[in-house]
Amino acid sequence: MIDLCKRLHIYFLDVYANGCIKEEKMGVTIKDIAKQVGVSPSTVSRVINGNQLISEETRNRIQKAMAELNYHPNSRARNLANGRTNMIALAIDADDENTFSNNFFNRSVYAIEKVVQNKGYNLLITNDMDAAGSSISSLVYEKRVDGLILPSSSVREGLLDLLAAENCPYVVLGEPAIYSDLLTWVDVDNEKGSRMAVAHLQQQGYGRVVLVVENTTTVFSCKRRDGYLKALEGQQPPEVIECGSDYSLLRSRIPEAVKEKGADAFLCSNNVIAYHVMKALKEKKIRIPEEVGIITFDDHPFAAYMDPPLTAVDVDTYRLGKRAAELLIGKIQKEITDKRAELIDTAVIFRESSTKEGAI
Amino acid sequence: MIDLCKRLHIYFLDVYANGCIKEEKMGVTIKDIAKQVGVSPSTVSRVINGNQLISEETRNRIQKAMAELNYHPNSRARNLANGRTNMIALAIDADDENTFSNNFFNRSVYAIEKVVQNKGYNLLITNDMDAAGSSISSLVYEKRVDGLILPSSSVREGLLDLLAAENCPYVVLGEPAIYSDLLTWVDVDNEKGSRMAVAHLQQQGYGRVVLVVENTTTVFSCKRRDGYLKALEGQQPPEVIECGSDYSLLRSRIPEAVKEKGADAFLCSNNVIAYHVMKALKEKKIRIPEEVGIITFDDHPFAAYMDPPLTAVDVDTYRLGKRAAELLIGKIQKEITDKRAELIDTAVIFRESSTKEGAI
DNA sequence: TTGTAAGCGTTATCAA
DNA sequence: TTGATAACGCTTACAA
Repeated sequence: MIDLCKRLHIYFLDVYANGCIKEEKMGVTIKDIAKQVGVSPSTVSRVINGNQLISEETRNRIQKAMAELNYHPNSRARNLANGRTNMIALAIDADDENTFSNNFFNRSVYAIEKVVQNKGYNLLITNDMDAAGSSISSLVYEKRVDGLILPSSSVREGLLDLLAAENCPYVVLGEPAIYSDLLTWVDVDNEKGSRMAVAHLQQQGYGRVVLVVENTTTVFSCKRRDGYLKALEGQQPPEVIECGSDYSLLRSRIPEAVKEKGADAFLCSNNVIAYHVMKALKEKKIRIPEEVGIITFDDHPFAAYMDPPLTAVDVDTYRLGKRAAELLIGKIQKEITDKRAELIDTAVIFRESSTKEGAI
Repeated sequence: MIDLCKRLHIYFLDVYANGCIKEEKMGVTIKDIAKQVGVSPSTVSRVINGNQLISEETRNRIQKAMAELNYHPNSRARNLANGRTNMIALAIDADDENTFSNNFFNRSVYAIEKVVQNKGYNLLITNDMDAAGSSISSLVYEKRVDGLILPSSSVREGLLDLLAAENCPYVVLGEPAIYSDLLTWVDVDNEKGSRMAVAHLQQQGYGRVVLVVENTTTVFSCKRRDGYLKALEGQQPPEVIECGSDYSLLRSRIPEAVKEKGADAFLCSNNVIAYHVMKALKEKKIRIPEEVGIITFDDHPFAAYMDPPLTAVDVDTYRLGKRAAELLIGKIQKEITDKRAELIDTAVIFRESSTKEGAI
């Protein structure tokens, strides 16, 4: 104990080149525990790592000493010694604060953090846009992480080569536009979501469903369109409105679709589109849901607060994040060695905007 | 080079006690660079760390070799050697996925990540609720992080003692309920926000402003109430409605306030409260904003999509996160040694719900 | 079941 | 301006 106390002073070292100062109170180390108990450091290490080849008695004495001296293994030393970090990184592709705060991000991250923590890992978050991809590569090159969760937008040849060369496990969140048959990824079942939405509207008695999407250039919007087309096969001619990103042309195109094409229901690709569709209809005094029904992708927290409350295709982003994390950890621990592609189920959350007949 | 090539095979080691497998391709190390250039490892280390005591020529040769061999310093070894991790942790107190996805979180995290990355750190996110505080303490005990950003809800005596004992710098996000005069924290200026809101409503011609809050037990809601009271001093008797968390009683209390107390404006503590206030008024055919004005705290992405669009007190959560990160890094690098308390400015975002006279 | 000793890849002290 | 060398605190093959 005297030996230990001697070490409990604070000492200062020089200022680093980068302006940092190193000032660290000496902590209790594995040697202190070993000395205290009268065993060797390797024996202590064995109990830290749950090695079974140890006598019950020694283990108990060591554990008692660790608790008494408030010993905690130094992760920096462990990382170096065993070539791991117990850290996984989630890369985000947010070019502004709003992209960062989309719904997908929130619930998925919550799930990812939970899984990861449960399995003894920590979660690092990096914005891929900040540094044009270099943030991811330096994490890998410098061996700061054991694995990666990447947004599909980060999937590019250069990065994949790097990850392969560095032997870094990863999982893609969202079906990537390229190499999608070679990689492990998890995505929402957008196609099925569209089919469920159309089925729901038809079941409610709407006969002519129009799809409203921003564009059909991304993988997920194509899948949504495909599902829509498939659901309509042999029932009604499809009608897709691509509104671009400013939504202002919905003001005319939505009422037009109702009057000229007999549309009586809209499947909207996101909540803001749904809002603009609703607004355009209200302006023309077209009643929702009596005359026209609306359903939207994504159950945004505010869908329930729209007037009328919006029926939504709920994409289970919690599940999405959970599976991504589980697959990644499976790969890190070599329990999963093949590629995997998983689609997460959707569900319809039924609210007033699509209640043609009677109350919900 | 031959020496280097020899190392480029993959070799397997045993399965670890915890089920992990160690399989690592030997990377290029500082020794390889040293050998290649014909200098000692310490010289290479000096150029890595930007040490100036090095001849221009040697530096160039070393940098060239590092680029050629695609060398990247191993962070695990650096962390051990210099007692740092270049990692800062952000603790969240989310007990469900919804708390996790509040607005505050999103924009603040975006800002924190940006600052941190800029200063050469990485951001770790941990949910304090998952493990009842133990996630934070193990991060600190095991020396995984150089500093912490804590939610005010995590401020408790035990944790503060630990942080002091371990000499771990931290900044609190949100004014803590205890020790607020001893700690470094950053918060939105809630009191000023209320004052601005009242001033705005009065300026618009509303004469009798009512405050609607969930409760007055948290620091931030007290500040909002204090600001409200202060703004009203000598002008009108204050009227505070505490609605609890299910909001259903607003349905009767809001119209009551209008009819019996002559209320003609409501300052709501969040968007959902504002929604319920609006709904209660609409039910009684009380017109917004002609008869009654509404303003809410927090410019939630959907405030603009309410009917009518909601005027909001914008709390600059981007700034909040930015300052928290900057203060923390200042502390880590010993540029800041005293305690600090900072309030972030608010602003009113003017929309229809408070436009008593004329258009916006 | 335990101990010895080498190694993980850097950084830092001290001497040259 | 550079090089030897000893840390940093842990893990693990190998020997006992």
